Order: sequence, then structure tokens, then C-alpha cells
Amino acid sequence: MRSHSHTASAVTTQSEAYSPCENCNVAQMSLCHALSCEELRELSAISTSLEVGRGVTIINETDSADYLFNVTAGSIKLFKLLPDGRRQMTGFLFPGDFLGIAMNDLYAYSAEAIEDSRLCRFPREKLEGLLSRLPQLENRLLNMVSHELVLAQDQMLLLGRKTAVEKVSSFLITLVKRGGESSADKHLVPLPMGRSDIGDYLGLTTETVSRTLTNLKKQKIIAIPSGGGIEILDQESLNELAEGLD
Amino acid sequence: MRSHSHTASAVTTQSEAYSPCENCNVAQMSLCHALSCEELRELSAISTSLEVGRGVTIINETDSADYLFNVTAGSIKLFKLLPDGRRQMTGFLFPGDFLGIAMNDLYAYSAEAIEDSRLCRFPREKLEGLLSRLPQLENRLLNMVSHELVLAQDQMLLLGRKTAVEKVSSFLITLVKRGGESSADKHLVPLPMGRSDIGDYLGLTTETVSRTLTNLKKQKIIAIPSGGGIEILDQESLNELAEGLD
DNA sequence: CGCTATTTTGACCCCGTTCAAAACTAGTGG
DNA sequence: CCACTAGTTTTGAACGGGGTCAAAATAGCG
Repeated sequence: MRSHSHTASAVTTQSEAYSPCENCNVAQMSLCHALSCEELRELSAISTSLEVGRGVTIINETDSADYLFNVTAGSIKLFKLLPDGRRQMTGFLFPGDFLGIAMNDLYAYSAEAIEDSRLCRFPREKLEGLLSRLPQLENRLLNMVSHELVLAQDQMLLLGRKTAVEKVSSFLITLVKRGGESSADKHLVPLPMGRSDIGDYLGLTTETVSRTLTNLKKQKIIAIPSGGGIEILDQESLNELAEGLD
Repeated sequence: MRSHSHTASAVTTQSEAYSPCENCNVAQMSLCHALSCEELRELSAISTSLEVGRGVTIINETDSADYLFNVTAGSIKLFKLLPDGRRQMTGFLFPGDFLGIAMNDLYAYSAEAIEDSRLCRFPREKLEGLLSRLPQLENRLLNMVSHELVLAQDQMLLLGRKTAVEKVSSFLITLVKRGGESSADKHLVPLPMGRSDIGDYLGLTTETVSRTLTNLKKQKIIAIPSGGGIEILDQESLNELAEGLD
């Protein structure tokens, strides 16, 4: 039905380098959080840093799940496909997030770089060996996965029960919350992904996302500056729209 | 808008008894899986067995998340609500499943017994103490949460991109897979929850669920015997319908 | 600037919702 | 065993939010 053919070049085009954990910019938010120096050394010993260009496929749904990843720069999209090409985004990842969750040793989703990105890669087998020896690390991973699960449940509520406006408003709000610290002006939200990606994340079509954004713009709740991103003009209204309070 | 007012009696009506872990019927599928005798003894020391009647609320979204639970008998529904009453089921639980995932020490969803059920309850604080001393247990929990996350992602695909027939067919198939071992005749699936619960799980209305089931019945793919449950007559067709292959 | 991909806008349509009523089902008590 | 009630499920008819298809506008880029 629809085609998403960016996956042409498969899992290649990845330049490797010695893992620079010492000056990692996301250590506080990533897997590595709350590890001792010694533990961090052990973890860094099994990790590889790699860069991927925009549009490059990092993992493929149903491929053998040999690695776990931690995003250190850029942004990544996760998605699942139906046989006829319909696509559902299961998440957008930013620095500090991890990916590679598996089911029966197979990846549960595909992942692709939205823009040029950098990742930290851990061989699953070696990491699991470490997990059994470093309870801190395992606990950290448990917390991260639990957090993911809670977000997934929020997304179910959104997908199953919210209207188009509510979906788009909710989406903008989560982006604001995420990029909170990083951006100087908290009200200008970067939008590295395209309308079609957003649609597939919210269970809408590209057209509906576009129409809804234009409506919000007409109501002076947001502004859409050329050059990408969305400016939040009326966060209060947006919050209410997101929860269906009018 | 809509009301779901079974929650009248809050978290009461729970008869407590000394935890009978020794003859637990779900030890192999639950948290307790893969623990040594000694570890099991420690776990059972902090657990309380409790029974809840049909319709009783076990936990409430946004309540302080003081306990984790393991279902040992019956069936439980998990859900989230929007301010105006719209409801999204985030899961149905059966013996062996656990609940109590939290976000900032608050439960992320409400839970209610679909039928008379039994649960094993663990105080979160004590359990977390155990986790740091029993890596086996923490690993087990990590695996269970990861599994939940994968299922949640499947559900996102369903909610965001599948049609009504595809949703209902997928739902029936997951029920078949779950109750696989327990039921003598694999083709008779028990349906303890009502149509409205199913609707709120699939992002549909009661009416659409009903209509879709009647259609499947007319096509001789399922049968709806009086006395509850659904009989799968043509699993092959159901599988194809679930993936949109026609 | 011209070429391509993405986004926006417009017109029409359909799947699932909504609203309403009828048919079941399960208790409860005479 | 039937009558009565209350809840749930099914069926029907009409509507509408978001999808589909198509074309115009805009952005990105060599």
C-alpha cells in the first residue's frame, strides 16, 4: 500500500572508533548512570562508538538481536511494519535513550537514524555477562525499561482514545518536556522528523497532521517558523487540548 | 461522557492469609521462577496472598505505588482514563502476570478484577531491598518487564494502524496463544471480560466489537456458544485477517 | 535557477461512531 | 416454572472525523 524504502543500504555505513566514554556527554542520562569508575571501565571495554548518517537503518525487526545501543547524539526512529507496508512508530529516541529490546533473541522493531547520529553499541552476550556481575547496571537497565513501559502505556491511551487534535497536542507537549533542559528557549521545539513520521507515530495520516498543525497555528497556539521546529505560543491551551478539556 | 463506576468500594474486600508459596500453581511462570529454595523462602517471607472479588479495584492510577502484585488466579484488567471518562485498557492479566509498574512512585494505571481472583502482594520497599541482594530475581523482573514492553509495542501497532477486523482477530489470536496450555480444547477461548472491556482494549466501541464478532461468525471463522467464550473454527483465516493479508 | 521531495490545501468518501431500540442473559423472588 | 428487573449484547439507521486521492505550494539542494 505505502512504501518506506529508505532501508536500501541496510546496516552499513557505520564508522567505528574507540569508545570515548571518558568524555561522554550523556553519561548521566544513559545506561552508564550511577556506575563506579571501575564499573564504567568494564562497560566501556565492551562498547563501540559508531556514527550513522541520516536515513541509515540501525536494526531490522526480526533480525537476530546481537547488540544493544545507547544513543549519544542525533535522533532515531523506531517502528514496526504490517505486511502491506502500514507503519507504526513505537518511539523517537534522543541522546541518553537506549534501544535493542528483543523477543526470543529477535529485535522487536526496526530503527533508523532521522538525522546524522552517534550510538554506543554493546554486544548483547557480553553485556548480559556484565549484568550478572554488576547489579547496579542491571538495576539501572530495569529502571530504564520500566520507564519505557510507562511511556508505552501513555501512548496506548493516545492511540486508542484521543482525537487528532489531542494526539498532536500531546505529541508537542512530550517534545517540550524532553528537550526541556537542552534548548535555550524552552518554547521552540525542534522537529527533526517529517510529518509522515509524526503521522505514523500518532496513528494519523500526513495530511491530518498537517491540517491539525495549521489549525493550531490559526488559533495562535503554536507558530511554525520556516527552518523547522515548532514554537509553542500558548502552552496552557495546548495542555488542555491534549487532555480533551474542551 | 462515559462512566465506569465499579470503583465504588475502593481497595477493600481483600481477605488476607499466610502466603502459600510452597504449593503455588504459577511459580514457574511468575516472579518466583528460577529462584533457589533459599531465595524463594526470602521472597515468600515478604509476600501476602489476597483474594479479590469480581469488580474490585486493586490499585488506582496516581495512587502511591506501595505494592507490586503477581496474579495467581482469575483475571485482571489494567486501564488508564482521560478526564472525560474515555478509557484505554493497557492489558488483561492472567495467572503468572505481574502488575504495579510505577512512575515517580505513583501507579501508572488502575487495576480491577474481572472475575474473582487471587493475587500475591509484595511491599515495594522490601522487594527492592531483596532485588539488590538477589540478582536472579532482578534479572527475572527485567525479563518480565522487557517482555511486557514488546507486547506494548505490538499493541501500539494494533491501535494505530489496524482496522476493526484486524484488531478483533489479533485479539482473539493472542488469547489463544495465552491460554494455550491451560485449556483442554485449544480452540475454545474463554472471554471473562465484557464487550465494552474489549472495545476499550482495542480502541473501538462496544458496538463495533459486537458487529465484528457477528461478521466473523457469519463467515464461519468463529462460533459464539452461549455460556461465554469464543470457539475458533478457522485459525488460518483468523491469522491472515489479523495481519491484513486480504 | 531548475529538479525533487515534502508539506499544504481542497474535495469527496468511507469506516467506525453515535444514538436509539430490540433481544438476550442472569438474578431474584413469588 | 414463570414474571420481573437490571445489565449486557446485538441490531439498525444516520452522521461525521479522519482517510483518500489529487493538485498546488513550499522547501531543500546541486
